Amino acid sequence: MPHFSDELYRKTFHHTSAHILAHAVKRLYPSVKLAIGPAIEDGFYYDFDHDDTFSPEDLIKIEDEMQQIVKEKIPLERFELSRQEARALMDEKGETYKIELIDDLPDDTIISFYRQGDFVDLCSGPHLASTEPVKAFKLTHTAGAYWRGNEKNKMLQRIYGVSFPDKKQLKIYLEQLEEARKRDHNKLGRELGFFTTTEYIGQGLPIMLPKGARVLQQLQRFVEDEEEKRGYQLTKTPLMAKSDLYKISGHWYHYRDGMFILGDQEQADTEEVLALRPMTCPFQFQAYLTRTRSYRDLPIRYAETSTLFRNEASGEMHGLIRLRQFTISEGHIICAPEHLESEFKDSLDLASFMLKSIGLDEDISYRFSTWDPNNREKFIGAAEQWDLAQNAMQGILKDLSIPYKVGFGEAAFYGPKLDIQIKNVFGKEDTLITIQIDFQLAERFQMTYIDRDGSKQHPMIIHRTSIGCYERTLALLIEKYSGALPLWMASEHARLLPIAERHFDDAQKLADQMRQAGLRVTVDDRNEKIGKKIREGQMDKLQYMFILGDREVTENSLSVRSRLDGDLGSLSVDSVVERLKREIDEKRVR
RNA sequence: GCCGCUGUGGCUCAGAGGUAGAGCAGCUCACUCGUAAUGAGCAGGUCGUGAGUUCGAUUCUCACCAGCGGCUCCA
Repeated sequence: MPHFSDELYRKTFHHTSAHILAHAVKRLYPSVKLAIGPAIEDGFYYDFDHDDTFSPEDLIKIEDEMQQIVKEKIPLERFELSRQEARALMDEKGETYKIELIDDLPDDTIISFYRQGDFVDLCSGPHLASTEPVKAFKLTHTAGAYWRGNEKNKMLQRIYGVSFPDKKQLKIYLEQLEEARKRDHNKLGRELGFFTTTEYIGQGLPIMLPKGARVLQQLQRFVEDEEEKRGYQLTKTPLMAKSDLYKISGHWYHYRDGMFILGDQEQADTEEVLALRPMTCPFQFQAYLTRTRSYRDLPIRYAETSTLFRNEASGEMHGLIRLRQFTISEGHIICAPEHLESEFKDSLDLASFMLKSIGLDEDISYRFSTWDPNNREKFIGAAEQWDLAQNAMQGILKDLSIPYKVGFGEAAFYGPKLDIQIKNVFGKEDTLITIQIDFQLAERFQMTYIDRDGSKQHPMIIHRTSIGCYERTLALLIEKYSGALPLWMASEHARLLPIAERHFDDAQKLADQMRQAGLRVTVDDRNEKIGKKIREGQMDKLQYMFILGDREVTENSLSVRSRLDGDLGSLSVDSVVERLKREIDEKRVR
């Protein structure tokens, strides 16, 4: 008997669960048309074309029907049909979406179906032998989904579910989901006062509150200092530019939907208008173009903590993950072909160093995003240039033995990308870092350098980020550490908790002293019991709390409570300062 | 943008076709306290915004705004 921990078995299990879902829906709502219903990471979904909407009550009814189908222990039988027979069968059942799928199958495909009782579905399989093992499941939520993921097509109704061989595993899963909800940066980050949003400012435009802003400042300082050490030059470029600039770069034609164009939209094509920048590249290219460059000048590494604006669709914004305004650790390396490999590797090394320093180096994966030669609208440049860029990148990845999956057609419009992907607390994947090779834009901007032989050459460009987008990185940090960020980046290193009013002055003096030593220390001088101050400090996710009462004042000491190490007892003020400073300087993450 | 759900004082949430409650937070007072919530009192909301239905709506309808889950896209 295969085990649920086996990926293929699990997938099969989930896939059969999807069929059980569809079977139940067809029993309850015979007029519903079936679209697709695959297994996904933790479960399955099925897309239906249904005239009414599935309400939460409907989901309960469907679950009950699914229970019944499992109880009936219906066997699943595979059978194959010719294309014509398959079409006829689906036509008879009115399954128009299935017919479309059949018509799109390549000629040599074996067209298979699975029958479970009175339910038949086009499916390549494999499936469980019977509905019986699907003992525990839950329909978790519904969502709209376009047929074939294309917004021009009809929107279908998707039902998501999870399933397990027994109730205990389902219970554990649901509990884990509950735990994940508590870490959700969008909830926790607001609760803890990292950021907020207001309807008067708008979607995707967060206000970083003092706590969040301080963290971002620490990260930014760290990034900028490290980049300076690694030979980057800083630029500070405008947040907007004339449309002319974007016409040269190609953004005007390939990224326009994502741009905020100022002024009269109607006249934007004929009049000169300004647009907020969605990327920094063309701006830093202008910096390069200020003088004639020699091969001796290369590589030039420009870095900038760069605020960008992208007009995301209104339904797309999410917490600090997807924003309309965000700040990225941007950079462009303008180099000669012989530098490409080492500069790319250095960029990757810098990104890896950053992720390690903030503790996000685990749970990452690599994606090599290529162009799609059949979608020329989306990309600029000649096929040979793409091949050149992609081969270069692929060679480097192979050289570094970096395992990657391919994101076909997901390149930037000007070049292939290496994306470092990370999963959030709910297992959803997002891009944290991207490093891109660009053989196109230098030519468009007529960027050149004088080579050894006196000839003019176009440089190559690496677009890269070192720590990604600050807001998104913060979101992942909040989730990773449940809001208790590593000391070096925390907005509040420690809080002094005086026991009674007579200790307030001493606490303030001590806090001043510690601030002079470079620690971010506050004092809780409310007239509250020490138990309450500790409780609130704990809920604020403080790494350190210092308790100050008669004993400590006499001894010039502090009672230290560490979030990670517990009660450390009474320590001298000097040794406490020493301890925290060391932890900060070492940028300890845990 | 599209589909679905949601929107009550700073936060978490009750509530009902006849113009609203609780806990926490806040403020005041008392207590001056030793490792996860001291007690009492006070104050705070035109129930997201606008329009419609109705004798009357915060409760019903519609639109808009915002939040959540997805689709598509992406840092």
